[in-house]
Amino acid sequence: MPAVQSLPTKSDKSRLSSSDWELAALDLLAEQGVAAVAVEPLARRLGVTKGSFYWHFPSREALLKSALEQWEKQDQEAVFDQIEAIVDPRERLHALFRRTSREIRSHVIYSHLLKAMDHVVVQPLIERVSTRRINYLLTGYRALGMSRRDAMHRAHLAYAAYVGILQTMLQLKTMRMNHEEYESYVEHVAETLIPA
Amino acid sequence: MPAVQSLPTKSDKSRLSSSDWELAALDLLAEQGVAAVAVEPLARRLGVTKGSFYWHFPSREALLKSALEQWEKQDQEAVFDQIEAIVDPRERLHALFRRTSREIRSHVIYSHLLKAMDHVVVQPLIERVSTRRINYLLTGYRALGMSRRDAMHRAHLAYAAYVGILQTMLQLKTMRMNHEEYESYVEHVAETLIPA
DNA sequence: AGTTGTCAATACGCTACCGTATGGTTGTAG
DNA sequence: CTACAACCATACGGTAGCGTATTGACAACT
Repeated sequence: MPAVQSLPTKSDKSRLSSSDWELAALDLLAEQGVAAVAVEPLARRLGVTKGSFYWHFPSREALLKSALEQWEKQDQEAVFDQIEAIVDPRERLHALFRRTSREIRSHVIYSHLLKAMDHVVVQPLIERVSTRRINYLLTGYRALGMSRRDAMHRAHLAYAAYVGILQTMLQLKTMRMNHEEYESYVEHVAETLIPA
Repeated sequence: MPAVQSLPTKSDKSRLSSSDWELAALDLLAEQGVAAVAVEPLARRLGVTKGSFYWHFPSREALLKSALEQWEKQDQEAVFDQIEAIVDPRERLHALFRRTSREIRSHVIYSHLLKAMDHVVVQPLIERVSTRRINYLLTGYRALGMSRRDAMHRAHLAYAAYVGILQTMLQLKTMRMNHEEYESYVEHVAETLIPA
């Protein structure tokens, strides 16, 4: 009978690198959350045994850390680097809202990370990312002429809204929208959170 | 030597009811999240063994379900029933925001539930609660004269902000505020999300 | 005092995971 | 073509939890 090997997600080039493990980890993370990133399931998915894993990484946590650092880099480039060019502050904020609303995979992962904020590896990461994003928003609002205090509050609010939209949108049937509804919703959010 | 029994949270009346288990479950849930609501840890905390548990409940899931139904009831009364009396719609929304910002334990639990939305027992509950709350907001915004479309969007936004504030506020050092900062933040949120 | 119902302890088997130890395979450089 | 390093399999021991089966303790009736 033919080989029963059919599941492996990645191309079966018969030898794996630590990067392969990281990518697979991010896949699993996006699909099922932090807790699902476990050594043995991952090995099964890659068509090997954990004997392989522990050659590349000293522990599960080490993998998680590496994988998340990967994600952090990619995510950085994905949104922020692309709108730095825009000079008009209102336009830049608006572009930020819009672009953010389109990123899919990266935000699915972020959503899962938010749900695992108590985890030792996840917590400092989220702390870093949040700080960056809030500061980015803060700068934007200050550039619009808001007071330090108001800009800070608004940045926190916008960030909270972002987090909340992620959590609800991705999982609540109640909030499922079709494409055009969603577009107009994003517009509404932008108009509400960016002062006239 | 004296007895080593020192940990039990609840009063040691030497026999437990299923209600005791539910309360203890909610305590643990509030402290450490859904995953931590496990039979054996719970038994340890109550100073008994799981032999007791399986007399009261057929399974862990059954306990979770009962406990959450408890919570749902209490939560219902805690906020919504208290502001139904207010007639002016703007005042009512404002009161909703303010009251919500003061509830502690119930929201800590809700926050943990949001993080476990994929769980079979949690999901339908969150679905119910979310629907109720969004509809409540929707009604409020409609009463303020907003169009159906705008009111819907604003309700979703307000709810998302609520969810996001929970998640971030409770866990991010970045967002820790002292009391007066927090108060003024809540005011900012209300002013931003309740139209003039 | 004996019976019954309620609650609890003990002991067990099962699953899923982490991490280690050890030896086997394979690619590739000399 | 051989030697070494890189990679992987197998087998093992350990932890933590779920759920079951059986027996024990005790209180309330009768």
